[in-house]
Order: sequence, then structure tokens, then C-alpha cells
Amino acid sequence: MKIASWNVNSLNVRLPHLEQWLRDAQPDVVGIQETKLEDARFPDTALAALGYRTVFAGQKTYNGVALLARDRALDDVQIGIPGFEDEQKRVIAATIDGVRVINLYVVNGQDVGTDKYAYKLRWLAAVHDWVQRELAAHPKLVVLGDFNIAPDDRDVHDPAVWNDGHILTSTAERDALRGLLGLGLHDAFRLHHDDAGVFSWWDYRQAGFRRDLGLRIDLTLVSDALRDQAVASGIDREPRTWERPSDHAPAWVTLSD
DNA sequence: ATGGTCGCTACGCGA
Repeated sequence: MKIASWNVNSLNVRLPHLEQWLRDAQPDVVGIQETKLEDARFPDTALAALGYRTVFAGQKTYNGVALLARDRALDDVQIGIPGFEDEQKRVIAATIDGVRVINLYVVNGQDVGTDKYAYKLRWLAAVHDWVQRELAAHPKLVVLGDFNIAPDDRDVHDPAVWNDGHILTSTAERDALRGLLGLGLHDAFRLHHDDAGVFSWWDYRQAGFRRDLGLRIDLTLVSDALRDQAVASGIDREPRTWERPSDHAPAWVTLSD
């Protein structure tokens, strides 16, 4: 089962890219972030034509998440973090073929020390507690999404800039991610690759992609129980080369049967 | 340090 995460930065604009990439990459499960669509406008019919069932939680203008599953049911759908009041649609989870999949659009946080940064840390703490409970109930767990955190210096193009005081790489953010991993999760990409300089996001500004000024912030985490089944992983740079692209590339992991 | 580019929406906000 190939499971992927992609921040599409407006599904309205990026639907043709998503359709093309689904045909190319043939994922079985996809977590989408930043759909920026109200549910009434979600393109479930277009995705069904490619064989994908969908569940989604959207809002106008900002945020919005979805899960796609090819020829498989999406059961026990959960929208939002249980017990955490949040108007922003950033979380959707479902069980697919006995694997619990949690799709996260983690708060960006703007800048260290801002209100949005405090919200990011509160939000991550709520995710931590919820994932702990989910792991107890579902040992076969995948947590994927746009984490808006680069795990370590290998995951940034310039560690001098992206340092312990910078948003997306600050100590508190990385500690929160480490805490999540400490529950019994593994960054699937790092099970198969230890090289630096493989990125999933490049700023639209300053020709970030052309100059490869990127970060790896789109992650697929697999639980201890799935670790041995995670046989391959990667990031598909190609959609980032297409015309009018998302600023993120898809990240994926393949689980053996 | 600032501003650069997108998407949404209609101007500034969020990323």
C-alpha cells in the first residue's frame, strides 16, 4: 500500500496536477492539505472517476484537508483533534485496510514568539496527546502531512538561516516533533535515506525551487508495528516542475502487504 | 533586516 502526503495549496487550482500525479504515481492512499475549499465544492466526482473514494473537511480560503483511498473504504472518519476546539480545518483521520491514517496540516506559526507560534505549540501538544491515544487503539498507525517542521539540519538548505530560533526549525517545534516520534513513530523517509538536501517545499519567492532553496517539512510517520513493512519512501519533485505548481511536492511511503 | 510570490478575494492576510 503506497501512502502519500501532498500540500496542494488550493485544490481548485491544483486539481489537474493532482489528477496527473495520481495517474503517474498510483498511490493507494493520499492525505491532501490546503484544499482551501468548502465541502460543497470538493471535487469528489472527479476523483471518483480515477478510482478514489474521498473524505474531506474544508473551509473557505484557508486550510482544508482530505483523505483519498483507491478501491478501499475509509472507516471511522475523525475530523479535528478530539477535545481540542479549533475552527481551522487541519485534521482528518480514517482507517483504511486496518491502518489508521491521520492527515495533519500543522499550523505554520508565522514567526517564533507570535500568537500563531503559541497556537502552533498548543496545537502540537494536543496532537501529541491524541496520537498517544490513537496508537494504543491502533498499533498500525500512519501520521502524515505538512508538518511545517524540518526535523534536522539535513532537511534544510541553509542551517545557518534555518536555526534554533527560526520558524519551522526552532527548538520548541523540533522538540514537539521529537516528542511525537518518541511515542513510537518513525520518519519513514529516514528509514531509507540519510542524505541531506532532499526537500519537499520550496518558497515561491526568490526562485526558491530553481535554486533548490528548500526544506523537508512534508512527512510520513509510521508506527513501530508498521516499521518493518515500510519498504520504500521518497519525495516526488516532478510536480513542482510543472506549470503553476504547488509550492510543496508529494512525500510517500510504501507498506508491504 | 527586508522583501520577494502565490492563492483567495477584492485588499490585506496567510504562507
